[in-house]
Amino acid sequence: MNKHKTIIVLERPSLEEAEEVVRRAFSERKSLVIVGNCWVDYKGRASSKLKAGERIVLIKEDGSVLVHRPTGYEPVNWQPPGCIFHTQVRDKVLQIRAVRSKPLESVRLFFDRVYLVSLLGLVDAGKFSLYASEEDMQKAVLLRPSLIEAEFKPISYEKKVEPGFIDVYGIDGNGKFVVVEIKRKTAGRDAALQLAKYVESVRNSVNRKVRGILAAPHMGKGVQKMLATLGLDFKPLDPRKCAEILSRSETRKLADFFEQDE
Amino acid sequence: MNKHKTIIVLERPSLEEAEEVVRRAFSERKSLVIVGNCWVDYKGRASSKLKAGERIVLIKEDGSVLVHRPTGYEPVNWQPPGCIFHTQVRDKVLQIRAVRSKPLESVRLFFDRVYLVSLLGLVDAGKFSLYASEEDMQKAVLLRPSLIEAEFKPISYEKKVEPGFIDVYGIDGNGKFVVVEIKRKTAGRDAALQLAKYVESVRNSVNRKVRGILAAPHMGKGVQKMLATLGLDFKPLDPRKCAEILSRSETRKLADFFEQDE
DNA sequence: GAGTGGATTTCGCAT
DNA sequence: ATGCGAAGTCCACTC
Repeated sequence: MNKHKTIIVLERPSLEEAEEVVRRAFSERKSLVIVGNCWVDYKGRASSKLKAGERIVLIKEDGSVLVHRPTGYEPVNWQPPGCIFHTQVRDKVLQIRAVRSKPLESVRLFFDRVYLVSLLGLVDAGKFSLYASEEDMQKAVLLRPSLIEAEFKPISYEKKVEPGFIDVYGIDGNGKFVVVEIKRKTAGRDAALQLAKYVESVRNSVNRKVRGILAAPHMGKGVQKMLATLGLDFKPLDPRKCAEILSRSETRKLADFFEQDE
Repeated sequence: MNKHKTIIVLERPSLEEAEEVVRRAFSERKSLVIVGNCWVDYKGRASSKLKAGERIVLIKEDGSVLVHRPTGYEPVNWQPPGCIFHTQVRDKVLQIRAVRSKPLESVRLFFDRVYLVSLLGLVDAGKFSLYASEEDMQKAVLLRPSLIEAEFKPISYEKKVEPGFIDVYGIDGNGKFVVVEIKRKTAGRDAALQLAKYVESVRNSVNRKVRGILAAPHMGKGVQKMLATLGLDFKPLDPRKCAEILSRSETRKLADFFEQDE
């Protein structure tokens, strides 16, 4: 099964040998890794020229292209999925052209030396799950205010006050205003202090009781005592649960909420 | 020279063999391509888990990491440059951990099968240039006059006056004539002086207020002061944005697009 | 299909 | 170092 996996690896192939592998990858919709000395022309939304150098090129089975230099996170040239390819060897240069429409763009690769070419029939069904970031947790709270407290009703989010932006601003079951500060991980004393500043700022501008709630997975050292001193509350908030809520929620509801608040 | 280039390619190595290559790549600061069945954990600004599947992993000499699935432009997991690596084989699993600080983030790769591992000492000094020509920028301004100013209306381009040709000539929201001088890169004092001459020339031939606008990505040293003295304006103009505008417009011709390499 | 907003955005340039 | 804006951003989702 796996020992019969379709893999071709050629080290220092001739350009013609490399071309054959490249053609086969295109016709069989397989992935491709090419390492060699190349230069690249791009025309489309903008234009670019990349002079010769040794790079790693990925061409994926969905028709995406990535030209990677030996440094940097981003590809120096690329093409998003859905490209149509054309390849040929001419004048001792292996040319690969990847064209997509909408927008009409073309990337041309020119290899005069290929160090490695590999055709790979990869199977990848592994699920990817991203846990909540702080922003995600904020959305989760807006979607399900009971995460903070029963009867809690959000009024706004990212509300501007003098010291900065309040993550979530709302009102509790007793009609008191509530300032919620969300932390994705353990909330430290700085978070408590920041919350205190927001609360103070709101108190100075409204004629009503104002509470402050720090919502985070955990409290850091000494935070509990600090909150008690400042008269603030803490609410445990599980990022995974937030992620779950977000993934389960219909995006419609979220959009509606945001629109209504704007 | 190049025939002695440092390249190691192992097809279906044992995990121990793969680990040795990986270690060597780290110690020698070389690039690395690993293809195999793997799963990935990420913790940092957010958290993620990627279940097992066959992927292509790039680890570059600057300490960046890219985990690519067989489809999609973007890496499913990654780490920007500057990582510190640690690797080991334990329980028949090759582990690679890439950690960076600021922000503190960690990506852990687990391979139970390696189809291909390659160590690559790549040399890439080829210059990359992205451009929109001055002509393109001029077309873009004609296509979208608001690039210069709201209410700006072009009347003509390459208009002949005594000192030369005016890039774009038009009229602003207040009925004043406008002379636009476009530069593809940083505009120097010479550009400002040239613009001043054009403006003066136009003033001598029309009975109306005439403004001068220098449009370029940036101003060179002392240009701002010079413009102020001459009573001219500056408008930042992004070549890339111009190129984008052009490519989105339908004025571009296919023949132009598929034009052979110069 | 076009438009809008988010991203583990990354990257570069300004302060 | 930090912060702001751009990107051939890409990508997912709404209209």
